[in-house]
Amino acid sequence: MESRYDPTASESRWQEAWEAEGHYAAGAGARRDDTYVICVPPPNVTGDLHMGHALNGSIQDVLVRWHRMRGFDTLWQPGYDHAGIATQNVVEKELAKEGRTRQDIGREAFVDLTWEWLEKTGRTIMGQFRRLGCSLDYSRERFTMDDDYVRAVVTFFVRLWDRGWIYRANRIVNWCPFHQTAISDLEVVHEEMDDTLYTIRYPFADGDGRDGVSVATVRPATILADVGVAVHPDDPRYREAIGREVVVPYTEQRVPVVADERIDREFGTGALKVTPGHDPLDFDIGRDHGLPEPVVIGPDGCMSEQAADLAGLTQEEAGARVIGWAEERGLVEKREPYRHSVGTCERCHSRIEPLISLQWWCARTEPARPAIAALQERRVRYHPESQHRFAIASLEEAPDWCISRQLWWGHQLPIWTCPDGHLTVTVDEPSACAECGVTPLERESDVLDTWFSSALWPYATLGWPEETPELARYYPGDVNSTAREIIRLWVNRMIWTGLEVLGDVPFTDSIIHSTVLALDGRRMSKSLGTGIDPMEPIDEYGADATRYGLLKISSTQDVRFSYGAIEEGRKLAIKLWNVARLILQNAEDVTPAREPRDLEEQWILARIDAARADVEDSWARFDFAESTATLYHLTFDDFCDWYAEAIKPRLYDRDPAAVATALAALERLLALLHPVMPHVTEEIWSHLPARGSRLIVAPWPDPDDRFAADAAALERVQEAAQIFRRSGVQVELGSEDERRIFAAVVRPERVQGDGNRDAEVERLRKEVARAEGMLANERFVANAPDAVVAAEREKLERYRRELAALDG
RNA sequence: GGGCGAGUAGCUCAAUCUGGAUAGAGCGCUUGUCUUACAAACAAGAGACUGCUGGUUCGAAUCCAGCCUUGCCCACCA
Repeated sequence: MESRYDPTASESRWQEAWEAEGHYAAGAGARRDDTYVICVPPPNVTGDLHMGHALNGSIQDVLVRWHRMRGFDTLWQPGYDHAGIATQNVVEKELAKEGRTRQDIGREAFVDLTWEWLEKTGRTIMGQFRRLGCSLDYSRERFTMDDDYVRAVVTFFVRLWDRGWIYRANRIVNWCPFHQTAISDLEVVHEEMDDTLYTIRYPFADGDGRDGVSVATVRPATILADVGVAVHPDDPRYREAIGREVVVPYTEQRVPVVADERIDREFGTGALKVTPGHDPLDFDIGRDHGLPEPVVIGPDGCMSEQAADLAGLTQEEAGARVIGWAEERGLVEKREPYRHSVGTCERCHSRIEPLISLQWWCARTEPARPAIAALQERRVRYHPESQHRFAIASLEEAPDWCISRQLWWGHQLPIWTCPDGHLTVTVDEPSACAECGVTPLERESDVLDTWFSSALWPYATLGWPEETPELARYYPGDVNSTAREIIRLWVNRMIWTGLEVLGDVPFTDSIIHSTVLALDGRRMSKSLGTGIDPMEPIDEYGADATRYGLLKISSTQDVRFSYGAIEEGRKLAIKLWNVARLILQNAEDVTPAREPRDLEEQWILARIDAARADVEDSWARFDFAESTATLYHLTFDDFCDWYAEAIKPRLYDRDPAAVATALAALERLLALLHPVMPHVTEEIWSHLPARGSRLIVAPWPDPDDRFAADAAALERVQEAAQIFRRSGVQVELGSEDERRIFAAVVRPERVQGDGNRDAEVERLRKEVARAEGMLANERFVANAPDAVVAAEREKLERYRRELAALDG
């Protein structure tokens, strides 16, 4: 073994070996019939690994490696999402560099170009997952645009259609004027923006022009589509106005004043101009009051033909005209700077235009019902529990889902229209209209929301709708792990579609992992410049250290990235390497001889077994931070600082008994650490004598309570060591074992204690007094649990004993 | 505006659900030690009104109430 551990070379060597030897493949090394299945959340095909992926990859890999070692038939499914709007956005930007648009080259060429682009620059993340040591079954990589995946999506769509859950409706949607498509509420991000809030008077139609209802607006251009003014029914200011008509500025249309309880009396003037075509609230109010729904803004965000003489202007220009017109007539009462949050497209950050358009929708109430039941009955459990409640609430409140997008990159809707307007919805392209037999048919040009196809991920990757052996074996799966923000977009949808299609939930546990924040506590984001590329720490500290560090800090909802945690991981890897060298250097040519017998040998085996139980318990609860602490202290404190020091003299003597136990203990230690730090443990494993197999498929240690160690005896030695080091006084030890360990670890002949006996005596006297005080408190003795009182008594005795040794 | 977190040593975090033992680690700091695995180490040490104010209790970092600070997610206040 090299004297220094070099993670970089070692890690890539093992990553290649594991994959080449087939250990990542589903079922590799399975020693039992149970399956254990996790699907990686398919990352965007154009994306790079970010810190959230790295944490999530670490979490999933711990679970997968652990179960593989336990003998499960393990499948960790990799793959990519075609990410409709995100990918199209990237390719359109590339085109824009050449001064071209997608319209210039046409749909077919654009889709071809996108495939080419992905060929060149896409699909990088799986390589980065490999570099993190993630044991995904890369041979099974799937893509949501694979032919058979497309077939699954279309089949699912037809199924929902047959269920009557898909329909077309003219409704207000979020419209991105850059991408020229509808997007869902969940794809809209709100950003603070500065605007001007105008207060404008709408005069009564039957008045003298001085009297009217004043409204506030930040978008004066939408005045052209005003069809009414709404006030709260109980607002005394407007009691007289309800039912009268007012005149809309510029258009000079007479529109009614209506009463609606959704109006916030506190805001602005307490009166709302109703623009159903361009505002979601106004849309609802308009429908309920039977108002018309004119649309004056076009798909490009500029004024449309319906804006009459303002057609073709930008909204700013049109707004200025309208304000100018109103100003000349003395209708503008106020203009004030106004900062508010505005919806923008999450991809291009264009200001979202709410507008009415004809879109395809998926009903939500009916499909969600079985999923809500499954969550309430805890057939699926979100972790942590707070997210479980959130997930249920989200399903209960979900509005219908706008599934159509006016994009080119994606799954085209399997809907064909005949010249008579009949719709044919089938999986395979129909030759003629199903209703009247007429041709030609025209296929719906819209594509599906990206998340429509991601919702099928757990079973479409297994070959559904075909009844494949994989589907039968690996569905339902076990665990899903992902970020908080896609609970509604993705996780909930997998649950309800799984129940719909296969009658069973796709997994039983849904982990919502921490959000990794930047060092300053803000969100990691490219635009803020706060992002840290996980490949940096992987290259600098190693994948094992990075995995360890991310898991260590993953305990709370939001967590700051920390180089310190990763350095701790590096230290642990180095420590393991060195202690393995100590043992192996002295193990050559030694034939292991007997069962562990001595105190320190039984003690370390008992400690390792206790850590095994703790780690299993932590992982069963998906508490990965806790497990890193257990493993760190087992390695440093117990294994290295006590056990290894205690057996050193006999290792130097090449005592076959000591060597045998040391090797056995080291093997168990490596096995426990392998899921967290796979590379360094496999590297050391490869140096162990008589090791045919790989650690990655070695059996996870069974419970081992054969050696009930006298833990109290070891603790006596540890106390004696501390007293000696502080005071220079040797406390008398009872057994030969205790004296031997003390001599080996402390080496009193070489190390002089600090000799501060007085300070030590003082400290012990204070402890004695404190313990005596507590035990003298009758109410404490009466009320506290017996174990607490007993522990206090024990402590008091120990302090008195130690005090006697020092004083004596 | 709604939901969910966080506030403990100079820094990053444990312990809080289920009240109890000297509030633990790592980094940093001080002191000593190159000891045939490791100075990327070992040993000893300093360092904490556990955000604030009350309450419950023999006992509160932990439970209750209120307040302050801060983060994330969600949201149609024109």
